[in-house]
Amino acid sequence: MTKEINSIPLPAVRRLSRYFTYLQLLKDRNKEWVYSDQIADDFSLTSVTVRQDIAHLKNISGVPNRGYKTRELLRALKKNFTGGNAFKVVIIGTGELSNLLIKHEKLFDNRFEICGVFDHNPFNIGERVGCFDVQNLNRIPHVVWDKKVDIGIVAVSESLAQNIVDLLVIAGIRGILNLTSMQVLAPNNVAVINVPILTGLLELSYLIYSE
Amino acid sequence: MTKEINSIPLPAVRRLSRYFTYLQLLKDRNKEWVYSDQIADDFSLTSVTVRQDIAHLKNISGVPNRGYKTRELLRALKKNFTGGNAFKVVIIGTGELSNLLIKHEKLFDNRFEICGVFDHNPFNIGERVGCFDVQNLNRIPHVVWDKKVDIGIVAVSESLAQNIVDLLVIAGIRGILNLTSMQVLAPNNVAVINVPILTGLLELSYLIYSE
DNA sequence: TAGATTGTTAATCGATTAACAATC
DNA sequence: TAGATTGTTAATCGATTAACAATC
Repeated sequence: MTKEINSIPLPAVRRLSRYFTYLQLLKDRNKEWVYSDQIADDFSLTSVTVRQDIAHLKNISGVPNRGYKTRELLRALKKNFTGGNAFKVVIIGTGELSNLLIKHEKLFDNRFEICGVFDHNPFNIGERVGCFDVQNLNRIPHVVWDKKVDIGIVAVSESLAQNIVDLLVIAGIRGILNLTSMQVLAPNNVAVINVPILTGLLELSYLIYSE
Repeated sequence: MTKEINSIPLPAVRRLSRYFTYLQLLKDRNKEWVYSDQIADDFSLTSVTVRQDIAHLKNISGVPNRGYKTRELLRALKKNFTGGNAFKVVIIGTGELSNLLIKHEKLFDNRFEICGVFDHNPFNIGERVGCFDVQNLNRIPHVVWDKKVDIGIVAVSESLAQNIVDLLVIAGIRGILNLTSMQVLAPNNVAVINVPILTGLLELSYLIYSE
């Protein structure tokens, strides 16, 4: 299987992902057009960076002197980032984070569909979280295979994170969203995005302290 | 007031923050020494990057052929990032995220102390979250001033995020940890770290889709 | 048409990596 | 001492920015 090189550089992917929520807000406020200049202002970027980011997307172009159509930019982002599919997702862990995710299931225009919730703790197995019955970790391979799950979201404690990732990798997952503050390793053919929520506090304290 | 330039570049600050949890795990497993090479492996970096990152810290140096003392690296990170103080924090929002934060209060060796929880919804005011009584937003200035609060954590819905930031800025906060997926703006003298948890899913779907 | 914004190529800037000296 | 790793300076690489042409 040949692995195509990602055409969009990661920093641009990050920014483009963030434009999504922003554009949805603009759309909800009935803003039909938006300038690269305004996006830049709101994200503390330059308008060139924004236009370059958008230039990475296929099937979208702006109109000189008018900007970009909010609705079209959103459509292009969705199309370029998900191909129009809804990715199948499983959540590992039953703490506050998994509740958050389940409550936000409809986010990103239903681009993600939760297919199961799993937990390490035998005490939680069978419990109900949202509209899901919490399953044993050993059910992961079956569910991932059976429902063709794409993404595993790791929302467990730091010390378990790598074990869960190993499980997901063996089960044949394509991507992992790691919400713990612990770095995890996966083979090259499995994409990993780390979102270490709590280390943001440390970054911030440095910025404040070094001022 | 003169604003000193941050001496450590932001990418290095990010990585160093992530080393923290990792090093704590090593310490808990009684690993006394660690090579830059091993850190690099575990974070998918090069050992030179790791050594350069560490070189930014004051009062720490490695020993050729032995590596860095885990305990000393941790101590140096704490000292360089927080100056040894515990930063005072308020949390705005009473959803799953604020629960998560309250439960992790002891994280980072008590470097952060929660001083209050606030909410927009009148229905939640007076409710108990962890060991805190939820207060009205209009109490923010008083609490920030009275307890000399450094950091505000924004854990509300996307559409409220900017309003809350404005409130915190007026109250005289020094830094903001924005946990919503919406970009927020603050004046230059207020540090902002954005941790858009859910947009991680979009980044990931691009990586998978573009493969 | 004039003005303003998009799109793109070239230049700059900064972060990462390579090379190598220092050292335990 | 020899070997291995740290620490640092110089080179490279990639992302951002500047300049400007294209266009509505």
